[in-house]
Amino acid sequence: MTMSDVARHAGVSRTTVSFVLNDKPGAAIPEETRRRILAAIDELGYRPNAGARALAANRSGWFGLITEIVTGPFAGEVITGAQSRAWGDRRFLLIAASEGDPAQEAAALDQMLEHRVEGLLYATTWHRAVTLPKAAREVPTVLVNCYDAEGELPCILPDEVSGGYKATRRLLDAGHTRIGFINLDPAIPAAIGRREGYERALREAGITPDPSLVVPGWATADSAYDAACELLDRPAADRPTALFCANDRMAMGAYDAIKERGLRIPHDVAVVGFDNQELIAAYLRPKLTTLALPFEAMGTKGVDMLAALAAGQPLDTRRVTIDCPLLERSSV
Amino acid sequence: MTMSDVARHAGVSRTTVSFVLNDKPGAAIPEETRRRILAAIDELGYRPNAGARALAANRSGWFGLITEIVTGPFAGEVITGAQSRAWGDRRFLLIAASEGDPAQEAAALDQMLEHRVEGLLYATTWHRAVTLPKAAREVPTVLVNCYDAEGELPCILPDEVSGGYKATRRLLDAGHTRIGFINLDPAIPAAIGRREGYERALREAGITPDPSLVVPGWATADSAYDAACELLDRPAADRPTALFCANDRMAMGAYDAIKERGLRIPHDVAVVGFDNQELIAAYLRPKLTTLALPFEAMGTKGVDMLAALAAGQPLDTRRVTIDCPLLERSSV
DNA sequence: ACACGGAAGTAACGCGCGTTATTAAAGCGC
DNA sequence: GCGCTTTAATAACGCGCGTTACTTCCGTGT
Repeated sequence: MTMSDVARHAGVSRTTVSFVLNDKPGAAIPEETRRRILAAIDELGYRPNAGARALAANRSGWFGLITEIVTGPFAGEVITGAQSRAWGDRRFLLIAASEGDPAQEAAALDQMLEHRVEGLLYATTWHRAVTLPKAAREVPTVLVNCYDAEGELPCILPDEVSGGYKATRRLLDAGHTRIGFINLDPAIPAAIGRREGYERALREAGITPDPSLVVPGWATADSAYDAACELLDRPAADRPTALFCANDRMAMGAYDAIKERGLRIPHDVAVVGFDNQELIAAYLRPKLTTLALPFEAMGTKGVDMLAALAAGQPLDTRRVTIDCPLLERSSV
Repeated sequence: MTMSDVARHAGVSRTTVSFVLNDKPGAAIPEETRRRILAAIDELGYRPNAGARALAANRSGWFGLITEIVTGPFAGEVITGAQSRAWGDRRFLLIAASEGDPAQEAAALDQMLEHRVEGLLYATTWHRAVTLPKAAREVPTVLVNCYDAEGELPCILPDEVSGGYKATRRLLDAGHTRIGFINLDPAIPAAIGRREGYERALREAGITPDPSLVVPGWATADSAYDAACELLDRPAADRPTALFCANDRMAMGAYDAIKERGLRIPHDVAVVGFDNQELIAAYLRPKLTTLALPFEAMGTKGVDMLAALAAGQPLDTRRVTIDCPLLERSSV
């Protein structure tokens, strides 16, 4: 089934069919002819060949998306966001997982370039600096949830500071004044940003941040359990009445520590998480109030920027931050 | 950068370059010529144009993969499995999410057909029957984690029965004889299969299954919490010493019920889950022993079958079941 | 000397389509 | 009747490549 078949069946030339299919401006096609052609397409069940079209028009319609891991809960959201925005534009995503292996990453990039992607989205699981293989320079590239050390590439990042601020603010609004913060590895951007937001919220409320209420938790439930124990076992007058956990897994550990002590959530101790890992946050008991990382929005925005870049338009901002919405559940 | 450029630069014809690139059997290319051509490719940084190649060879190299939701923890695994198998074959996956919306599904399918996919993988989030849009008949199709009511299409399913069997068997081996089973909606294939395995294991151990030990849990942590309470509050002599939960979220609820009663896991009550939702199973305290749904393997197998189908080979089996491995952690 | 076979290489066609001339017919004013 | 514009439609080229059929050159056997 090719365009020629349609043309023959409709009694016109292939060119005319092409004009109709592409709504070519300036081509005067009488309604009657157009109708005949569309009817032929319908009868024959003709489908344009996307590959041939791309070759002739010199526009592949592909964007590449490289992620570290597709298995995790986040990559899926980026894909969802990017897809929904891309398909609407009749653009398509060539997705690859590097599994953190530079060789696979390079191979994926090669394949993408052979497919003549018009742009590249590079997404990481957690917010950090990356360095791309230099083949990535051959095509417009946007970083998602990461940034390049040289600061040359446009990137899209979650607004960690406002996230930390909102979490803390929520607890302050609920009347808490001694708020423990179980943080991540203090060296990573998420930990730095969230802490900054945490402290800003406290200061705004007239409270001087107490460094002893901030303990690192190394991202696991176990370590957060230990950290929570440390905070909860302080003398009663000094014990925090709320815990802000820098991710949901750690909130899970904190829950255990709280429950073990016969304390109730949120009655005795309120908890706010971060990341909104659905499987955890929505099924913990009580359900966890947490901040969502805006992966889907980041994916969408990424395609937006890529589309602009691919069209040769300049970017208004090279470093975009996206807000982390607070999801109210039952732990505050 | 086209093949003609390479040819000119190497002082040969484009045909010769093509022969070298494709290792054309029967083409006698002296080592010296081949070397010159490869050198030219390298110097010019030439990359073959996958689209043009597909057009000329009449082989798109694409497989389509339609899932309901990419966000969930499972779709990612299917993608990973399928990708790893496909890329090795220089085949590529055009991925689309239907979001459960028939319109989106149809649109995705259309796009895939326009891209001339050589095969279609259709994967669902949970094991059940589906009916495909009929456009899917235009191309070899394999169902993953689902089956069509008419039984016409080849499908790949998790072995629910052996999963239920292995879970129960593990508890029996640990010395338990009264094993409660918190099941899913009794009408779905997973519930039916897992229960069958559960009962078979009991009978094999000389134990007559007690229907009152089997309670439905409706897939949520809350409902499983209630179900677990019901089982644990039975008279001591009659109380189960182990719980088999038909998914990990429900195990999460069961944990709460157990801990609330001052019972210890696995000391007083052992627990086995199902699904291996990493975020839950690996972070519950103690970590949850559970059965993994073999999504990655299913994805891989799917591409295998599709490749065979696309090559015109007949399938050895039209209904493949794949084993669910038991992951030992600390809850038994 | 000639026929012959293989080695080395190429011209030319076609894949399905977008696009740019170019043509043919029709309408219009005088 | 003749020029001129507008409308409707098409022939023909090229996108980058795989592939077939063909040519040229050289060594070998008789």
